[in-house]
Amino acid sequence: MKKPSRARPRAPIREQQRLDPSERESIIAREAVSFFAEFGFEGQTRELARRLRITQPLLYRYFPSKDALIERVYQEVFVERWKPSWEKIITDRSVPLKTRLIQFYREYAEVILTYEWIRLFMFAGLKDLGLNARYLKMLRERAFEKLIEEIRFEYGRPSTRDLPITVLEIEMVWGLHAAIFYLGVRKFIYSMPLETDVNSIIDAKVMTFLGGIRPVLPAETAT
Amino acid sequence: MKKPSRARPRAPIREQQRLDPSERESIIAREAVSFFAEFGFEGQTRELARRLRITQPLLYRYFPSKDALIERVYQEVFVERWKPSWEKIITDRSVPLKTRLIQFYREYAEVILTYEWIRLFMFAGLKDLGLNARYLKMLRERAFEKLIEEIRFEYGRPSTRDLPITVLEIEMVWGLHAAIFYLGVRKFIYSMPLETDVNSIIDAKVMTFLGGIRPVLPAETAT
DNA sequence: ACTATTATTTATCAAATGATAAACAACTTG
DNA sequence: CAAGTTGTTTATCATTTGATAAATAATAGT
Repeated sequence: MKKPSRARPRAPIREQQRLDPSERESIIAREAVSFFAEFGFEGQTRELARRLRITQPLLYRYFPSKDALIERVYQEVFVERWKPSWEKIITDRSVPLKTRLIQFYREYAEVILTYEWIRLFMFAGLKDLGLNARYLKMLRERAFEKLIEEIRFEYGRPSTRDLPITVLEIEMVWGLHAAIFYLGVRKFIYSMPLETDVNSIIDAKVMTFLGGIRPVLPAETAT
Repeated sequence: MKKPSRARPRAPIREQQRLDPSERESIIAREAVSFFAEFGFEGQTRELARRLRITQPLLYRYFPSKDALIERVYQEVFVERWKPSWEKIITDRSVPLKTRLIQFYREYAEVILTYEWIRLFMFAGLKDLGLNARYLKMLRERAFEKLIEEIRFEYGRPSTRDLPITVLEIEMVWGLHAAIFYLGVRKFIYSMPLETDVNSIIDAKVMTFLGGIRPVLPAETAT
C-alpha cells in the first residue's frame, strides 16, 4: 500500500524546460511523425504543441513553417527508414534466391507495415506532392529492378541490361508489393485486425510469386 | 396530378438560375462527390460553391451541414454504386466458375477503379468513420463468402455452412482483392499511369487465384 | 552574483472557414 | 398585373488556424 502524500510531488517529475535545441527539435520531429500520421497534414499546430506540452509558437522557433515540419516528417519516415542493406540482401548470390526474397520482403514489411509509414504515405499520396511517385521510383530502381535481374539470372534468362524489363515482369512485382502493402492498409487505415501472421503470408506470397513469374520471363538466351 | 409544366427557358446558354430543388440538390451532390474526391473532406465549402457557380450559403439550403453533405457523398458512391446483380453472377452455377469470377471482378473493378471511388474510400479510411469497416463487411458477406462457397462446391468440398470459412481461404480472397484495388491506388493516389490493360491483369490474377486456393481448401467431404 | 544569451511563453494578428439571417429576385397563381 | 412563394444572393458572425513580435525566465560565462 502506498501512502498518498499530496505534500510535495517527489522526484523531479517536474516538466523540464529549456531543452537543448537539437534535442527539442528531434522531439518535435518525432512527435510530428506520430501526430500527422494520425490526423493527416491538416492536423493543427496547436494540437501538436499541446501533445508536446509546449506552446504553439515554439514550433516556429524550430521550423519556419508547418510545411517545413511536414518536409521533415517525410525525411524522417521515407528516407531515414530505408535500409541500404536491403539492396545487398537482394543481390547476394551466395544465398538462394527464394531465401533472399523472403528475407528482403520480411525486413521491408517490418519497416513499412507500421501505423506511421502506411498512413503518412497515403496522406502524402492524396495530397500529392510527387512524394509517392518519387519514392516508388526509388523503390523500383533500388529493389525491383535488381530483383528482376536476379530472377532472370536464376533462370538463365538474358540480363535486364540486354533485354529491358517487360511490363508483365514489373507488373508481377507490383502485385507482390501490393499484397504486402495492402496488409498495412487493412490494419492501419481500415482498422481491421489481421488474423494471420504477417511473415507466413509473406512467405506464401513470395512462393506464389516465384512460381508465377517464370512463364512471364523472356525466353532463355539462345543466341 | 401535378403538372410540372416547366416554362421553357429560351436558349439555355444563359446561366440558369432558380433550379428545381430536387435538381439542384442532385447537382450539388454530384459535384460534391468529385470535389471531395479531389481535395478530401477538408475541402472548403466556398470552393465547392464556386465550382457549382452558386454562392456558399446556398449549400446550406440543401444540406444542413457539411457533414450531412459528406454523408450524402458516401451514399452516392458506396451504396448506390453497388450492383446487386454481382451476387447473382457469382452464384449462377449454369456458368463455369472461372467465367463467373472473371465477370464479377471485371464489373466490380469497373466501378471501384475510378478516381472518385478510390480516393473517397481512402479519405474515409484515414478519417475513420467506420465506413470502411462497414463496407468491407458487406463486401465480405455479399461477395467473398458466396464466392468461397462456390469454390468449395466446384471442388467438392464441404459447404461453408457446415465448415466455416478458414482464415487462409479468406486471406486468399483478400489477396485477389488487394491486387485489383492497388491498381486504383497506383493510378489515382500515386498518379502512376497503368501500363497494362486492367482486364487482362484481372484475368491473370483470377487464374492464379484459382490455382492457388485449391490447396488451401478444406479436405473433400469424406463422411 | 551579475550579466548576457536564448529557450519558452504571452499576446495578437490576419486570413480562412462553417454557418446564419435578412434581403433580393425569379417564378407562380389568382 | 398584383401578390405570394421560394430559390438565390448579400452581409455578417464566431471560431479556427498559421504565423509573428514582444515579454519572460532559465541557463551559461565571467
